Amino acid sequence: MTTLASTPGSAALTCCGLATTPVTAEDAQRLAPMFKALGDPVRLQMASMIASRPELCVCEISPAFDLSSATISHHLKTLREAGLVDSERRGTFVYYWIKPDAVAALSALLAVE
Amino acid sequence: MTTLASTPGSAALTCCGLATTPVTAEDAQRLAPMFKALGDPVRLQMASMIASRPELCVCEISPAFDLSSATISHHLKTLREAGLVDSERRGTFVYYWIKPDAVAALSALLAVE
DNA sequence: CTCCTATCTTGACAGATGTCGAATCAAGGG
DNA sequence: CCCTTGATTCGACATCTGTCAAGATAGGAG
Repeated sequence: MTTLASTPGSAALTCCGLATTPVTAEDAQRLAPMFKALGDPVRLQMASMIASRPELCVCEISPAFDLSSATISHHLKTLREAGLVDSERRGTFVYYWIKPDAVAALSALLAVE
Repeated sequence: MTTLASTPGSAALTCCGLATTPVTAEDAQRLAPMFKALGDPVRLQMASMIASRPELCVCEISPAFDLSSATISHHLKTLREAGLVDSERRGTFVYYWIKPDAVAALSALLAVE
């Protein structure tokens, strides 16, 4: 698992190591939005919460933050649009899970060999 | 090298793995600004350029971007204030280098075990 | 000292972002 | 059906961000 480029639609996420070969402008353009999504304390914590479980209901995420449900939804949408998480509605509740490929791509970029 | 917390002033940067134990609000508050700094394509490419060499002169960074020197300076300042790079003036030129501890802290957070 | 070059700082501005309240949509339970 | 609860979307607003032109600094070279 965590083999890169295994999920359709998020293939070819990987790149060089940041410290080995400099990233191209195109790679930077493609990868920066993911870092940006993690660049807010609330979203970073959300992403971490989601990543630490197979999946997580919004109803379990919300109470961890002193924010309106609108804001919670907004941040989750940002994470989703960055390609870091995905979600599905099951009955009354909506569940989010991490996309390991995306996290692995960022991890690989930062990896210090 | 790249041993964590070896540089004074940037100690205790590390945290849990994002996927193992969820980060605390405090850790998120502390680490998010670094991700944010990498969340702009220009800065991500700059950071990568700087990281791929022992150090890099601003005069070598500028020509890689179609931006005013004011904007270049601004982005470098952002990276510096995020704790990702450091700089020093030597004569006419200013040199930037990566702070491996900071990158390692982010890498550790994203590491998928 | 004076000029030139490299870099940074300031001021300004359009556009993006984080936040909320209110309205809306989705799914069940009476 | 209507009502309740979970979640998203919409509209609005203050703040932050990326960018540039112009001015300020810092070191050499002459």
